[in-house]
Amino acid sequence: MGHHSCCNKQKVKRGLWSPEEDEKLINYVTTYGHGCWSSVPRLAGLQRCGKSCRLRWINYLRPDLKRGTFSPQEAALIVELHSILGNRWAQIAKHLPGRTDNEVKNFWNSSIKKRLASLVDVPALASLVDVHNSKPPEEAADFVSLNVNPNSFILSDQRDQLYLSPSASSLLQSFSQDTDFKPNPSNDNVDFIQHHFPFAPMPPTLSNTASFDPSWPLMPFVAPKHVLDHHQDEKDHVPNLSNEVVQDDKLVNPTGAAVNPYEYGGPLMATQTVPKLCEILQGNLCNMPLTSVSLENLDPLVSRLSSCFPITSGSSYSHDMHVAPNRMEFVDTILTSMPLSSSSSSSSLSALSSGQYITNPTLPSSCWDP
DNA sequence: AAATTAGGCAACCGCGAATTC
DNA sequence: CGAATTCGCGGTTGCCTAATT
Repeated sequence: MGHHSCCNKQKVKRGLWSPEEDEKLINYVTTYGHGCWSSVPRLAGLQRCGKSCRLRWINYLRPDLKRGTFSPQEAALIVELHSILGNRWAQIAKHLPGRTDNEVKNFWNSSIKKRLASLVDVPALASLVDVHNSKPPEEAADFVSLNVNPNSFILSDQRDQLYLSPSASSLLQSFSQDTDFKPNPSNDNVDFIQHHFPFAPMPPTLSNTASFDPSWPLMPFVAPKHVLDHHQDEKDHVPNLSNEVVQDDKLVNPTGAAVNPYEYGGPLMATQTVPKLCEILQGNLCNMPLTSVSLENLDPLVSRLSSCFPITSGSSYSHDMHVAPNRMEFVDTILTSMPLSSSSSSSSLSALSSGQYITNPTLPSSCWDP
């Protein structure tokens, strides 16, 4: 294995950097800029290869690095971005001011991945099914990449809103409860919510563009049978639900019978809405269990949302009132509202074009048993 | 107290893309 | 246009330290 061309000519030091070396590099780059990295070590008086200098500067010596523990909000954001972008750490890091790709990658591999693993119901994962498209598991598996957060659920026709996936919300909860994560005194939960999410929580969306995730227990609205009866066509998987919905804690198939979404291979005729980030944070603010199976625990939030946006027959909600056109823009909205944020991501929108279809039932199937 | 294991993280490696010659 | 060089990225390694045995 050859070394980089700039490293071949002379003996170069490797391994950890000494404070003296750091000082030389800092002095040189802050004075002259790095220019061509391959010439930096010679000009800065360092026995390193240019590549090593570049890495040291980018990952450690740059003055605009934040360093320190990741906040729960950053962690949740990383999970959400990872669900969209996969292992494109550099792209993810661009959305986290002061964080490097290496830092984000290390954080993911050492911390987030384990937390997610503990949150994921492995048997349910094994039966991944793209319920929205009624793909058989083996076909649905085409949409699943190990490099992608398996808890994400993005539907091609439902990218007009950003929702925090169940895993991300669980993770946010997990980090929030972790005493190692000390909230920024100027940025505690209440301030954070009020500052970044001044708009009211959204009600569940009752149109055919609603997010659809059978693993999400928060808003289990199921179409009444007479609505389902109008959608016998198997291709019409997500009926254009009228606002005549009933609350229930079960999914039903076209015959009206309760189904286990982890086993059901046919077209699901009910939708559930996934709360958006602001809703989840609102829930967090209220100390609500975010992914609890028990509907009793969730009722207060449901009624809270319902009181804000009464779900009445004939009413509908405009997406335009509250949300950015798609997930990445919403992420950017969050970021640009964050203090010290200077991110921009016009190019990130293209990441959505690949369309990742993934579902991850994170709940034990027992909660769906009739 | 010593040895072993695990976790976190800085740094390295190799490859592909972009740029320069 | 093609070769050489440089840059940037993701995957991986290996060191250091803390926790555990």
